[in-house]
Amino acid sequence: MAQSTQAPKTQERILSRAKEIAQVHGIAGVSFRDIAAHIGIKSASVHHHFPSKGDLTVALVRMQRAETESALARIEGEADFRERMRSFVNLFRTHLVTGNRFCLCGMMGAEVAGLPEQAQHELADFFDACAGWLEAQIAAEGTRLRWSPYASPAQVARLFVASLEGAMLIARVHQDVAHFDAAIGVLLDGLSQD
Amino acid sequence: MAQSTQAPKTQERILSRAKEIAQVHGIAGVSFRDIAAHIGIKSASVHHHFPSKGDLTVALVRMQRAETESALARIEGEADFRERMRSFVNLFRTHLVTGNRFCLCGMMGAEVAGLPEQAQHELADFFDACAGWLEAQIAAEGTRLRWSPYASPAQVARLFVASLEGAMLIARVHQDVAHFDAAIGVLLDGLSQD
DNA sequence: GTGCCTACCTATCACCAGATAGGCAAGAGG
DNA sequence: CCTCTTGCCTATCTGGTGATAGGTAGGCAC
Repeated sequence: MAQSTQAPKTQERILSRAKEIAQVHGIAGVSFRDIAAHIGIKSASVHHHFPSKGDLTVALVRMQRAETESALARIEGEADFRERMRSFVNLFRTHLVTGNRFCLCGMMGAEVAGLPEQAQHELADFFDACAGWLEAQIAAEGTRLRWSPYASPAQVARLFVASLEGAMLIARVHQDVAHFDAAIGVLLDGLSQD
Repeated sequence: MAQSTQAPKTQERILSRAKEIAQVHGIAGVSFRDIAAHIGIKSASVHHHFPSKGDLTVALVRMQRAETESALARIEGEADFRERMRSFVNLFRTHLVTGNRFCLCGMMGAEVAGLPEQAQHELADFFDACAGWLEAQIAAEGTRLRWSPYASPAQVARLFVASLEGAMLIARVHQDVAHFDAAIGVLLDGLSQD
């Protein structure tokens, strides 16, 4: 039971620090030495928990996926459709207003060419999960949305997720959430009922 | 006049290689040695043209901005609005179908935290230029577009640019342009006249 | 010819990255 | 008591990075 007292704490702290750096500087900007120094151990000890950087990378995406999926499940409990949409958007918006970070998966998406194959797959799953969840929410609204006559729920969901990532990226360049809100606001309005 | 025969060619080849790598692996993935080896000179000679990596980075954004602005000016000559929109989209789509690359500025946007300040400004200008151009095109269509009652040309333009970047990012993860086309197709349809 | 500029070279720094080998202390379970 | 595992350590390796100093060859201007 020693494992469940101290050991996991270290793993979590490693992942937490790695995520923080990755959201700002990318996976390439994450270093074992920085992580080690930040949590008070040595870089060799980080290798003990995550033998290679690839392992750390995969663990990072997995963690993000798990977090997001549980968040989506929680949001699904909210009654009002527009409220759910707003909560969904806030899942991403939060990163911007907390140290001008990027979505972890968005950042790793940019770096995708250098990632381990498994991380690439998990990353694709992440975006599919987001779009899939969104599609289900939209589909449940039937034909009441402004988009309904023109595009399928699946299409709108994909556009939505893409817009979120792109709007975050651009808002980060401008260091101004207003750019994010302006772009996504249009989308949210478009999802309103006529 | 020796300058205009050989010298600029080398600079262009440096920038060309740097851009190619940056679009796939990011600025962090660009190395002076790789550039040098690829064009058949030594890394110290690359430093001769671009003293520091920051200089190279800034030059890269500047080049991209210039290219894009001249492309936009060219597209502006096309008569049909929807054709112009399609050409605009193709400006970005091209990167995907040519080696699954990302938009240079999109990639640098992800890495923005580590860029020289000047590069950050130029990057912001790039996105402003794209959105500004698009806004003008949309505004010129008056109230004939499906969006017109619901959002201003400026808002739609920002959403459009954000969607392009995000859709490229996600399509790259899936290694499938169809993801890009699906998302952006909705947007293009939305810009059609009722 | 002399001086200067440009483009490139060789040779080398200092630094930081990921990764590995081997050891040490603590706790668990036989 | 003994052994095995876990978590962390020290010490070190290899390789790649940006960057610099100083040299050389060619062309152009005076």
